[in-house]
Amino acid sequence: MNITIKDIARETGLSTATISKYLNHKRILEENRILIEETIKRLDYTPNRTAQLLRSKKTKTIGILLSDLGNYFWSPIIYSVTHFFLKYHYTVITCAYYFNFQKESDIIQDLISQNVDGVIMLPHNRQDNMYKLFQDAGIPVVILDQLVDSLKEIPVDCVISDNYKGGAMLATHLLEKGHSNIYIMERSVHSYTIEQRIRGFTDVFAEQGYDISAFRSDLPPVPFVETQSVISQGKERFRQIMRRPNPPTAIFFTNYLIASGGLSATNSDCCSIPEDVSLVCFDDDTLFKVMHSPLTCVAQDLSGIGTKASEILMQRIEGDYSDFPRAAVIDVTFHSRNSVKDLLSGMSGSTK
Amino acid sequence: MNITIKDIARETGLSTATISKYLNHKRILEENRILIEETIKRLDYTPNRTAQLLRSKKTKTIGILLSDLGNYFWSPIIYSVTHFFLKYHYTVITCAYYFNFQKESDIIQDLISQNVDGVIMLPHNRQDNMYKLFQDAGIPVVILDQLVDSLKEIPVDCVISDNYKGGAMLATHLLEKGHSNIYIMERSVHSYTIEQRIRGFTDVFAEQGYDISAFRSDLPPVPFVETQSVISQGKERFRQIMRRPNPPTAIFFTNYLIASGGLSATNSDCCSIPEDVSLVCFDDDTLFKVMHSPLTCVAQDLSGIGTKASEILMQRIEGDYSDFPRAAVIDVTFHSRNSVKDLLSGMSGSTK
DNA sequence: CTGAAAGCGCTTACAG
DNA sequence: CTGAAAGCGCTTACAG
Repeated sequence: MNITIKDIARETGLSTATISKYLNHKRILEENRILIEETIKRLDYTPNRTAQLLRSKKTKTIGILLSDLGNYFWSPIIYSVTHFFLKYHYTVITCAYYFNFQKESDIIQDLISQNVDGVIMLPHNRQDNMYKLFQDAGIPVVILDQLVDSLKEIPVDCVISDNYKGGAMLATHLLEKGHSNIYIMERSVHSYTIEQRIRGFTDVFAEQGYDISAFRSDLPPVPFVETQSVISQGKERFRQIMRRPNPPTAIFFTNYLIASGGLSATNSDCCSIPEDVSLVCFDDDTLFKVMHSPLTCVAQDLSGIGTKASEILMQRIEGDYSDFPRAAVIDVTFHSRNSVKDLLSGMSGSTK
Repeated sequence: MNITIKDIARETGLSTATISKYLNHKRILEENRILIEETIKRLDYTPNRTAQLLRSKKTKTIGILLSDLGNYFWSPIIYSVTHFFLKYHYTVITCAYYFNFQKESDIIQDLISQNVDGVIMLPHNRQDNMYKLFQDAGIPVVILDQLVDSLKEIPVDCVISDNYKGGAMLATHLLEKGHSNIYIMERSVHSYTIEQRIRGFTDVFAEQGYDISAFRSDLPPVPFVETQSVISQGKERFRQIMRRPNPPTAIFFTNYLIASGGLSATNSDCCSIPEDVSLVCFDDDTLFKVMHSPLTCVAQDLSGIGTKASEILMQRIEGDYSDFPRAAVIDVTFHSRNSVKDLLSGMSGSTK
C-alpha cells in the first residue's frame, strides 16, 4: 500500500488541494507548511509522478536525437543535457537514427506521440528540416552542430561551435610553421559546419596572398555516411593524396572521423608524422593526445554545446520566446601538440 | 483538443472498456476489431501513455546506472540497452555516479522513487552491493562487468565478459612470440574482473613452467578512481617500469584506461613500439587500431553484454525467475595487430 | 465478449 | 489561504 496525497491530507486534517499547493510551491499558511513537511517526512511520502503528469498534461520528458549513439563522439552532449535536465526533474530520452532517414522520421513521430516537452537534435546534413515536425506539433526544438538551409523560412534555435574561428586557428598555425602546400580532407559538401571550417582555414591563406585553389581537391569529398565507412574512405583518400607527385606538406582533417581514417593510413603505410607530412584536425578525441605523434587540433566544447542547448530549450519550454530564434556560437580551443613540422626552423612542432 | 479513448468509443458505438481491451491485445470480436482499427486510423488516435501508466501502476521505465557517462567506453552498452527496450516501448533513463558513492546512493533512491520497472547497473568495485537497494524495493536488477563479493549472500543476475579467456589469449600470443619478461599493469586489486584477466594471463605462463612471480609488481596497483587520474597514473607507472634495470620485453595492460596512460608515456618518451617494448591490452578502443603501432588486444563485446543484460532483465520484469540467478558470460575476441615484437624471428608482430 | 461504474493519484477551477 | 468536487485518460474488476 503506497502513501498518497490523501494520506497526508487525512493525517494533517487538511484537504488534498492544500497538500497539492504545498507540493507545487504555492502560497499556504506557514503553520500548515510545517505540519505538511513533518507529515510527509514521517510517512515517507513521495508524490506519484505519473499522476502529476496525467493531471497537469505535462510529460517532463526531453528527447535528444542524434545520428549515431554507438559513436562515442557525442557522449559529452548526452551527458551535459542529461545532467542539466536532471536538476529540473526531467527525464531525458536518448535516441539515434543511425543515418537511416526513414528511422529518423519514425523516431520523431514516436517522440511526438510520447508528448515530449522539448527536443534537442542533430540534423544529419544541411538539408535536414525534420525539426519542423516538432514545431508543427508545438514542441520546442533546438538543433546542434549544423546550420540548415531552411533556417530562413523555418526559424529554429541552434547551437554550433565557432567553426570558422577553429579553421582559422589551424591555418594560422600551419602558416607560422611555413606550410603552404596543403590538402584539405573534407567529409561532405552538404555540411554548413564543414564549409565554415574550410572557409575559416582558407581565408587565412587567401589573405596572405596564397593560392588556395590547390588546397581543395579535384577528388569528390568523402560522403556523409556511417562511421566505419567514413574512416575507411578517409584512409583510402589519404593514400591517394600522398602518392601524388608533389604531395602536400600538411593535411587539414575537417573532422574527427576523417582524421581517424587518415591516421590509420599513416600507421599501415609507416608514414611518419610530422616528418613525412604534418597534420592538423578540427575536433579532438581522447586518443589523439596519446598517439605516437599527438595531433595538433581544435577542440569543440561539446559539453558547452549541450548545456547551452539545454538552457535555450528550457527557456522555450517555459514559454519565453522573446529572443527567438537564437544562433548560439560556442567557442573552440586550439591545442598545439606534436603533429606539425616547422618548415622554417626544420624542427618539429611545439609541445605547448 | 486531443483524441481520447472516449472519442473512439463514441464513434464506434462501443464502450471504452472494449477499446481498452483492443489496445491491450485481449480477445474481442473480429468485427469490432476491424471497426476499432478503422476508427483509430481515421481519428489518428494514440493512447495517452501517462494515463495507461497511472492506471496500470506500471512505469515502463528502465534505469541504467554507470560509473561515468562522460567516458565513451560504455556507449555501446547504453546503445544496446536503449535499442532493446525501445522495441517494448520502454523508456530508458541513463544515469552516472561519477565515482561518487554518495551520489550513487542518491541516484538509486531517485530511480526507486521513480518506480522504474528494472535496472541495469555497473558496480564500482567488488564490494559494491548497492544493487540490494533495488531488490529490497522489489525492482529487478542486473549487474554488469563485475562480479561482486556479496553474490553468495545476495544473489543477483550478472553479465560479464570472459575475462579469464581473454587474459589467456593475450598470454598465449606473447608466449608464441617468445616473451617471458613481462610486466602486468593492473588497475585495481578490488576488481574481480581485473583479477580474472590476470589469472587467465598468468596461468598460461605458469603451465609452461615460467616464474610468474616477477610479472606482478612490488608497486601498488593504480587505484580505481576517475578517468583522467587513471590515465596520468598509468603514464607515470609505465615510466617507472621502463626505467628499471632489465625492463620487461612486454607489458600487459589490464584495461583500456591504463593502456591509454601507458600509450601516452610511449609518445612523450619517444619509446618505440614494438621495438622498445611490446604491448598487449585487454579492451579495444576505436583509436587503438589507428595508432602508430596498432595495439594487439582482446575486445569485449559491449553490445552483446548490453543486449544479454536486457534480455535477462526483461525476463525478470515479466516475472520469470525460473533460472535466477544467472551469470551470463559473453565471449571476447582477439585482435592481432602490430604492437608485439617477435623475439624468436626478430621481426615485429603479425598483422592479422 | 461487452459495458457501466469505479478508481489510479494527482491538479484545477471555483467558491468561500 | 482553504476545501469540495470534478476530472486528467486510461484500466480494472464485476455483472451480464
